[in-house]
Amino acid sequence: MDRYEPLKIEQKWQKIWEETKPFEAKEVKGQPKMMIAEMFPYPSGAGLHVGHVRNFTIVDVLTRFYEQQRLNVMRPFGYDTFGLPAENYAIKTGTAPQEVTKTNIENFRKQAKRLGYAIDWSREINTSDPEYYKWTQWCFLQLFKKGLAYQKESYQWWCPVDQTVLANEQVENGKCWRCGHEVEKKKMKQWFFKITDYADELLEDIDALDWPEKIKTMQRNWIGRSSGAEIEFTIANATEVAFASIRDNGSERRSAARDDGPARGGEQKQLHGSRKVTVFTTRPDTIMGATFLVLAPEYPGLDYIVTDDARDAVMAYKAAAIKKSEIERQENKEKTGVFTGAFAINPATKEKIPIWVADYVLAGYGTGAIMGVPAMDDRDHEFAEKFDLPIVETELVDRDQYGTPKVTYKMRDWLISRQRYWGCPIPIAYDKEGNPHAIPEDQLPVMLPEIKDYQPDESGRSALAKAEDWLKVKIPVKDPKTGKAHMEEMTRETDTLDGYACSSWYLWRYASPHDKKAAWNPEAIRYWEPVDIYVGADHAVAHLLYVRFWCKFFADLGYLPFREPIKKLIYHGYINAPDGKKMSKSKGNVIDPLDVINDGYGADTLRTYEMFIGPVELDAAWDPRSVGGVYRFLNRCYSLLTTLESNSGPRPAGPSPRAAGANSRAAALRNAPNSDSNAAIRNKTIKKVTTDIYKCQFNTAVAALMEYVNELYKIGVEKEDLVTLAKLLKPFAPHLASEMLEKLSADDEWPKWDEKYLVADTVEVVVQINGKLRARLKVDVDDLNEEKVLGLAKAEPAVQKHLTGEIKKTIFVPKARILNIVVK
RNA sequence: GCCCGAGUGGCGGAAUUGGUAUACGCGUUCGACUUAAAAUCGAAUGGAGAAAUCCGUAUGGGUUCAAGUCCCAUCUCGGGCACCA
Repeated sequence: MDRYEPLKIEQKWQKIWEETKPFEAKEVKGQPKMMIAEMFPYPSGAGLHVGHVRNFTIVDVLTRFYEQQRLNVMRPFGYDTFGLPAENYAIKTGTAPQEVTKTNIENFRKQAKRLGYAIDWSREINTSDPEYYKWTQWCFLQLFKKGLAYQKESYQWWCPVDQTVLANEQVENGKCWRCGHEVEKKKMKQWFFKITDYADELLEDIDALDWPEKIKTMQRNWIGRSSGAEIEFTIANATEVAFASIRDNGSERRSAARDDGPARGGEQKQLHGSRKVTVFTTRPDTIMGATFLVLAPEYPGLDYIVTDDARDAVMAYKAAAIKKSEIERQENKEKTGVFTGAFAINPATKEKIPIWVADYVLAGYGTGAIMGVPAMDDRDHEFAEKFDLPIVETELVDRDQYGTPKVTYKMRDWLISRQRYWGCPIPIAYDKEGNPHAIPEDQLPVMLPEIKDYQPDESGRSALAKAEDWLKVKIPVKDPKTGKAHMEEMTRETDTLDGYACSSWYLWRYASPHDKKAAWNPEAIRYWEPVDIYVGADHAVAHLLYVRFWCKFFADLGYLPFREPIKKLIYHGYINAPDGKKMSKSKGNVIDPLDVINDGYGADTLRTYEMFIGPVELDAAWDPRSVGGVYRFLNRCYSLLTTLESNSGPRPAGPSPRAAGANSRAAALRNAPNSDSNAAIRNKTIKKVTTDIYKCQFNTAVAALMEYVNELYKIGVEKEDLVTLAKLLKPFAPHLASEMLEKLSADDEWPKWDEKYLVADTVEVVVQINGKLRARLKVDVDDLNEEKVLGLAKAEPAVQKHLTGEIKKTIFVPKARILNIVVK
């Protein structure tokens, strides 16, 4: 009899869930499981935003949907806490990131609970918790032991503002993904994960994934496999001086430069110090048309190839190219370049062709050198035109005649060291010679020391470099001669791991989040994983590629019994401000989800609205008035409950009593419930909502529920209707639905529909003449055949009117309930 | 530049995959209740027309008994990649 008061109902049920912990998942042998997770959030100081709510609610709808079908569902939660915002805040205010993180997590947890999510809070994880990052370090060591974590000196993206290197995946349009500043190139020794070892498998396995095509395409493009050939060109007239320089200091310079080139599976060719230049091409058959070679400015052997006459010009060009920002390179695509003075022999034509240096050739791809075939390739053509190089028509030759087949990838190895404090310390120490040694597993975790000054030092190292006591560590080392171990003092690595490393294995930690003996428990993994449904709105290549890589790696080590970590991926759109623009603090157009709840709408309205806002995969603009529409809908659901309650007693006679909700009751009771029509709409709704949720079409599922309620207002409501409505509503509005089910003394098991109720006695058949709608006929199901329907149609005046000519033919489609009469 | 995806009322969006275009929601209008307002309930709502009817899914063509859906061309807007040889 009371009003719908969402805040009261929600508080009641949240308290019940807090106390009874109904969402804690336990392994039950034999019961089918379902693991559903969102991409865990970075808990910012601003708290939950409407995007989080969309993300978490999709997960929650699915969680409850499968739980109501009595699957064993696990819906864990965690926080991705390492990263720059907390550290920058620490630099500015001196507050320890540990403190800020703790506060932010508490706030996030509190807010998530106000949304009524069916989270298993016993599985909460946090990547900056030493109990967690201990195992991140363990993962690193496994990669290190297998040679898949290695150091290499090369030119890297460097953000001068954040003072750290960045992975390729973290550079967006030549700018830092975090602060938006233009990135620079800096030659540095850095740690990498050799993701390229898995390039082929990562590519091939994409096909079988139940992921959005968009993401699959992006990953394929990112990996960027192309097959071609490597062809060796002999240098024709390298000067005596150049060869002398190789003899003089060749060995030293070679070893320094070895780390410089593009690394491919550790078997990188020595590209210089010989009289050869190796190029990569996808069109080895066009070699007859190769009239010049072009080297990247950073080409490792460039020093040895360039002639003395050309040296100054080439070195100046190289210096300028390296200094050029990525933005400049992108903006100015006009070809530039210089002649090295050197020539090579085209192995097919035996012609002497010039070797040039130009920045349109990229050092990191292929061999960093190409053959210029201006007759076939647009870029080479433009270059040849500009520098007046010969353009000759090519006749094609056999692909393998002059080269060896070779497959190349755009994807580079994953740069994982960061010159920052607030990250997972890399468990490595260096001996006096500077060789890296693994920190023994029994010394893990390598704890982040507490420090006072978070500012990175000027040398480009993290603030950890200033923690002098922490830097020193004793590591057992085996003497190669005696075989005996002794403790040796070493210096710790001061770089920390890219945050993506921490999130590359967290999905497995969920299976046994408190395990002290292992990163994940094999039994728990076997039961719960891989993740059945993963929901997110970001990280199409980076994170989603890295988890796949680690999965394959740990599967190879025997730690995981599957090679793909995520079966189904739901990639949803963003929620924008009412003006259609991105929400941002500076624009002042941010909608705070907690405000929506506290304004009186409640969490159920917020959740249901965000599911109703549009198709999951699309961006949507927030519409405050539509929120009101959803609230009205939930209100109507609640009113039906009070209708039924008053209906079970003596039916009020005479004029409606003057009480809140009196009008709605009167309306719903206007017609006596009719079992047949109620069963029909009820079963139709069950079918529609069930199939829509399976297809992740939440917006139309909510629409179907609204239709159902509208219909119940017209035809009257039965108890069975309300029970069904509450069950179907529960994934979206769990508090209200729980309240309804409690009042109805019903459980929440997902209802099944019976097809027999979906078949009506009479159906409407549409009559078209030449494809134009002319009449609607009520036809008995038994008469649903062409002859009968045509007879009925001909009797219809509206049809007769248009049956002017001779009937050429008729088409009757019983399934679509259409009769089309074709008239001459 | 290349590769995808999408263009449907005043707005967000539906449409069993070739079969009744505009479900559901918002907005708007009218009515009921009310001293009044809000809330609630009911009705109407693509355009033109008094009506019959005609026109309507970005534009132009095509296939088909039948096209929002398929094909060709054009335009517009999103997204991804961007000198990857």
